[in-house]
Order: sequence, then structure tokens, then C-alpha cells
Amino acid sequence: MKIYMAPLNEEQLDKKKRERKEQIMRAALKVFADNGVKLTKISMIAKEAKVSHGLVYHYFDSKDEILYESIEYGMQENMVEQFFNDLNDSRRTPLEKIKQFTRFAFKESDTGISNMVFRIVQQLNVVNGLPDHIHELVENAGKFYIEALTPLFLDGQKRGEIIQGDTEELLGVYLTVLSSIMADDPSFWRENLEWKVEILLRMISIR
Amino acid sequence: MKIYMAPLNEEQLDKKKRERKEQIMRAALKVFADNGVKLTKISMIAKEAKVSHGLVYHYFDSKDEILYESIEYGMQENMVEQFFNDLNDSRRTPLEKIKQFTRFAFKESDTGISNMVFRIVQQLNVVNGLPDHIHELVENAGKFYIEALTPLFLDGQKRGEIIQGDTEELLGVYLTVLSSIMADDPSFWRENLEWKVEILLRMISIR
Amino acid sequence: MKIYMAPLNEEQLDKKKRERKEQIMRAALKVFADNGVKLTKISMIAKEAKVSHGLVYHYFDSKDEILYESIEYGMQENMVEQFFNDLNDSRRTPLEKIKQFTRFAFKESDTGISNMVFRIVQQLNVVNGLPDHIHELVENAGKFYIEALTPLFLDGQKRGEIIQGDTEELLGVYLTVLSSIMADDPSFWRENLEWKVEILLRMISIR
Amino acid sequence: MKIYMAPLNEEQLDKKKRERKEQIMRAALKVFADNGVKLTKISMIAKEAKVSHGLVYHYFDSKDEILYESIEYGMQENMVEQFFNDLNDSRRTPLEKIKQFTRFAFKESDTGISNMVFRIVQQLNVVNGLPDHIHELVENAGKFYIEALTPLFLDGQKRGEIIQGDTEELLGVYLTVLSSIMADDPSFWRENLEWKVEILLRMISIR
DNA sequence: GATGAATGAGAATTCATTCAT
DNA sequence: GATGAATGAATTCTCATTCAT
Repeated sequence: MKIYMAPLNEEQLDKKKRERKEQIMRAALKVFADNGVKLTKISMIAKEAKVSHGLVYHYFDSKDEILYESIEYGMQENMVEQFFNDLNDSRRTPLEKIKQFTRFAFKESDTGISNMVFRIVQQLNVVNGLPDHIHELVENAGKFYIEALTPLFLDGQKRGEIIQGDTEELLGVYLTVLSSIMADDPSFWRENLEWKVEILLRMISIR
Repeated sequence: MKIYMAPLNEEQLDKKKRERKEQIMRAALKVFADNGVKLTKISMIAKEAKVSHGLVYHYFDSKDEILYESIEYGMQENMVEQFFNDLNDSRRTPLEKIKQFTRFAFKESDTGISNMVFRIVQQLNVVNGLPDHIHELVENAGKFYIEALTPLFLDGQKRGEIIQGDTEELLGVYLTVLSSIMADDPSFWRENLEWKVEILLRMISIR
Repeated sequence: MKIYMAPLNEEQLDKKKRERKEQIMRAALKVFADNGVKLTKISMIAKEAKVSHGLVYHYFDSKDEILYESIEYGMQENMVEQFFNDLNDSRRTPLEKIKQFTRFAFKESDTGISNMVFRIVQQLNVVNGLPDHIHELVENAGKFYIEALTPLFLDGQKRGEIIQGDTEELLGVYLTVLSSIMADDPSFWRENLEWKVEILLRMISIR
Repeated sequence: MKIYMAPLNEEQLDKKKRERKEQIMRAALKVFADNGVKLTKISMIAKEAKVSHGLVYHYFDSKDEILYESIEYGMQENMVEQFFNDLNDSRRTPLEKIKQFTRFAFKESDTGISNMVFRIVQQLNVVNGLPDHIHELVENAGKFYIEALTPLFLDGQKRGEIIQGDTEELLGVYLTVLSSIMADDPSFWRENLEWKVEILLRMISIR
């Protein structure tokens, strides 16, 4: 299920090439997420991907393009959509599902690109002067999370699990908190994760 | 009241000079807080202070020293301590006091240096590779907030206003959330501030 | 007499600064003229001007801006207009005046920026992908020469000194030849100049 | 007829291989002639030759070698000598022959490598810092044209078709003009070619 | 042979820092 | 003290050249 953007993996990219690009994009996502886009140097991406900086430019035209394609790739490849689908199938309550999402946001995994995209996208939401196409991509990716979570919040409010109030605004606060704290120090949050997730959920849950 | 660091030998600085330095340090705090330390350029500080960048170097030896002295100055001069003192005098409940602190953390004020220091310090808490003396200063400043807030949390827990659990860890989560979200986009939080503060407090409060 | 562009020397540029800029622009004109714009490296300009490359960027934002301002400066400062004015005052025949212009085109002088501009402008006339504002400037500068010489050619044709035929096209050929040969190796043309100028003039003159 | 340089040991190159090399050299000559040697990128040659850039390096060791061998090839293969032979056989007057040569210099043809070599060689005549062996080759190639044209000029002077004066110098001027203007914008000269050739010839002809 | 992946030296540009006035 | 001129190290990006497949 590809949602917002043209498919990346054109058939003409043979497997090898695609894997190389993905290797670089995964490295880029990690470094962008950890250091912020502006502070990320090409050399850091190259180092993380264990290739020369020249090779990065063999596959991408510019830093902006690395960013763009990496986010695109992250949205395609990652399991976010799958995750939400699974979530919606399950018989958990809305609040349980939001907890599940919160957990997932912090989860680190090498293939688990998903939350890196989330972090990058949230960082970029605040930045001015982005090239238009990137801005649009970021906006779309942001909307994706909002659209996926809004029904859960609405349902939770109807069932009395979640506090009343403007749903959109409430979700906005929750997402902003999530993305901000992930940006800062993900490792902090992974310690004692369950308990911290409970604390965060208290912001919106009725007890 | 100087807390953690060597005195600024201000006696030998004549008034004029001290005022100049302060003008620059106030500008630096603002720009550091808004843009992050690494992304702050000397020219931005100079512009904010309405002086030439050359003059900045007349008073400070390096960017690191600007940072160091500015934090130091912010801790000295600012009203944080006064604030906490007032808070402790008052007859509010601990939770009320924490709410007051939370409000304060977001408040913008040109003279109000206090929360800029808080923001900078929290940003730096996460950064690697800081010069030792800065790292130490940041750590001390961080501790200051912890030490000031711990009694409030303890008291709140005793009174049953605040949820049980490891106090230190609970405070840690709360401070981390606060500092992270301030780093990202202070203006977002200033809209509809009271309501957002309520939401944040729900993390720790018992209702 | 400023013709095509806004004045450069705003009063607020103090003398020192203006002189420095001019020093760099003169160097740039020389290097651009000798090596072509694309092959000119900032370091070459810096070296010719005997300054660091950093200083070049203190005065100019980019290579394109150096080019733009240098041409602008060359058109302002140089003696081209004065030259044409003098020429038109004089009692020479049109052909004599064209000979005078031809001589002038080859003349080298350190202050004599004029023919460097001529060369650069003619080089750029052929290049694609120039930024718009530069393209416009180049076009205007090119037109200047055409407009200044057209009356001489017309008059010469009327008087029977210059061969008949489409004046514009004839002038086009003459200017193209002049600029091309100056681009290649000015020093060659300076040897035995008078004789070579005679040869060139034979293209258009009736004997 | 090979003139200036060591044989290309073509006997041991099988036909296929030689054809491949020639394909690349023809492409190189075209691209060098159109863009100048320094501004020509290997990728441009590869693209023109419709091969990968890797293959270019399979047949040549370096850009310099491509240049060297291509000029060499152009001098060998092309029809210049044949052309001059034909010219000398014919019963035209010397001036007619020079006109013929001038026309030829501008003529574009995909197989017609001859004038590309002429252009490249003339461009390089002016460049400093060429590797020695290339410099020598360029010099020899230049001499070839001079040697071929000198008799025509001498004869023309004797017959009173061409103006008097130092023959060598007169030829030098004529060749310099030709090569310079070809370097700049060949397409300009192809429009209305005959008329422009007439104009150029006026430089040396007696009417 | 043929491709294009991979490397690294070099060029434009930014910015902390020093220095002359 | 105050300005901004001047420098050079670091960063993004280009391209000749080498190498694995």
C-alpha cells in the first residue's frame, strides 16, 4: 500500500542498485532523525552507510534529494501503514491502540525506519524555508499520522476513555509531545518504556 | 546569589563594560534558545544585540565562552531562584506550584532570561562532545531545577495530589517532556497555554 | 553617464571599501576575460587581486554576483562611453573612427577595463543557461556597442567608405570577429597592431 | 598517410576494437571542438559515443590520452590532406583555393572530422600548461596547415590576387582569425556562409 | 569487452576567529 | 572601545579515474 507518492522502486533499478540506495537512505534516516536535518553532514550519512561521500552523490543529486527520497522511502517501506491496519483490525479499545502506537513510536530497530520518519517529519514541520516539494511531502506525511489517529481519538472520546475537548487540538498536543521527546533523546524513553508510556497516556486518558 | 560557578569578577568590570556584556549575553541566550547552540551563528547574536560581531569577540574569546558565560549569567541574574523562593513562600498546593512553573517555562519575555536558560540547558543535556567545563555547567544547572522541584513532587505525592512512584524518575520524565517540547516550537505552546498546561499536568496529577 | 544599470557607488560605501571591491572586480574582469567565465575559479580571482578567497566572499555573495557586478562596474567605470563621445566629436571619417575603436579594443591597460568587458560580454553572448539578470545585463552591454557603432557604419556606407549590404549583419560580423580574436590571444594582436588593424578593416572598407 | 606521429599499431588491433576506438575518438573530437577541452567531461564523450564512461577508460588511459589520440586520429584519418591534394590539383586560382579552404573550415559534418581537429588545435594553441607530448602534437598539427597554405598565399601574392607583405605573418593573421571565430560560435558562421566567407577573404584579397 | 559502482581530489561557499584601523 | 576587513578550516557538490562484476 503506497499512499502519498510515486513508487520508488521502478523495475529498472536492479536489485543491487536498489539495495545500495536503501542502505544509504536508511543511514540517512537514522542520521537525520538523530541530528536534525540541518546539522546532518553528508559525511555523516556516508559514514553511517559505510560508503564514500562520492557514492552518496552517485545515487542522489543533493542533500535535499536524499532527504526527500528517504522520507518517501520511509513512508513506503516502513510498517506504519501495516501497523495501523493491524491495529484497526484488532479488538483493542481505542486507548489500547493509542498506547500501542506510542510504544511503537519509541521502538528502535534497524529495519524499523518508521519512527525515524515520524521524528524527521515532526522536526521539519517547524522549519521554514524548506524547498516546496519537501514541504509538501512533510505535510502529507504529517497528515497521514493525523488521519490515522483521529478516528481512534474520536472513538475514545465517545466511549469515555479519552478526555473531552477539541479532538484535533488534543491529538495535536499529543503528537507534538511525542515527536519532540523522540527528537531529543530516544534512548531515555526506551528505559522503563512501559511505565513512561503510561505516564504519557495519562495526558489524554480518563481514569 | 551565585550558585554553581566561580564569580564573574564583576567588581573590576566597570559598569559600562558589564552592561555591554550583559547586552550581548541576553541576546545570546535568546538566539541560542531559539535556534539551538550549533545552529546559532555569531552574526545572529551580534545582530540581536545590535553590535558588530567584532565587538562580541572583544568581550568573549569564543563561541563556547559566550555560551558558558551566558548560561552562568542566566543562572545568576535570572529570576529562577527568586521565582522558586516566591513559589515556596506561597500558600499554593504543590501541584499549583508545579503548574506555575510549567506556565513559566513557556512564557516568553525579553528580559525574562530564565526559561531561555532552561531551554538551552535541556537542549545541551542531550548533546555529546561538549567541552568539559560547559558540560559540567549544564549538569549543574540541570540539577538546580531538579533540586528545586523535587520537594514539590515529594510533597505532592505525600498529599495524594501526584501519582505515586519513583519521585526522581517521575520528575525526570516531566522535565524531559517540558524541555523537549520547548525546544521544538515554543510558539505552538503559547497558543491556548492554560489548556495545554492542564493537559501536561495530567501526566502526574491524580484526579 | 551611466547607461544601463543602477549606480554602484552608493555614498554609503566608504572610499576604502569601494576601492577594495574595485580591486577585486578589476581582477575578476581580467581573469574572466582571459580564461572564460566557467573556467575561472574564485581562487584565481583572489590570487589576481592578492586577497584571500574568503575576502572575495566578504564583498560578493557568489561567483555569479562577482560576474554581474564586475560587468556593471566595467560598463560604468570604463572609458567606453567617453571614448565614443570623443570619437563622435572628432572630425575623422567614419572609417577612421572604426579603426580607432578597433585599436582600442586591443589596447591593454590595467585601468583599461573596457575591452575586458567587451570580451566577456561577447563570450557570454554565446553561452546558454545564464541566470536571467546576467543574461539581460550581457544583452544590454552588447547592444550598447551595436548602437554606438551602427551610425558609423551607416555613415560610412553612405559616404562610400564601407561596403554595401545589410548594415546590421555587416556590423555583426565585424564585432564577432573582433570579440573572438580578442578572446583567444590578445597578445598576438598587440604585436604589430597597426598593420593587423589595417588587415581587419579591409573586411569592410572599400579601397 | 600518417604525418607527425608514431603509428597506432593498428595491425594488432582487431577490426572490432579499432572501430570502437574510432567511434569514441570521433565523439571526442566533436565534443572537444564544441565545448573546449577543459570543459569537456568524460561523460559527455561517452554519451556522444553512446557507450558507458567505463568503456572509454577501457580504451584510453586518461582524458589527455583521449585528446592526444583523437587529434592524431583526426590528422590521420581525415580528409585534410586529401583535400589539399585535390585543391592543388585543381585549376582554381590560389584565392579560389583559399576560399574553398575557408568554406571547408566552417562546414559541419558528422564524419567530417577535419575541421574539428582544426578547431581543437587552434584552441589549444593558446592554452598554457599542456602536457609536453600534446603541446608538440598541437604545434605540429598547426604547422601542417601553415605548410599547406603557405604556397597558396605565395602564389596569390605573386599573381597579385593577394596583398603584399610578410607572407607568414599574413597567413598567421588569417588562420588566427579563422580559428578564433570558429571557436566561438560555429553556427553563426554557417548562416549566410558564402557572404561571410567573402567578407573574410577581403582581408587578404586585392580587388 | 562492457557496465556502472566506488573513490577521492578539488571547487564554491559558509562562518568562527583574528587583526588593523 | 568598536567596527568590519581578512583569513582559513570545514562543508556541499563535481568529476576524473579505478575496480568489481
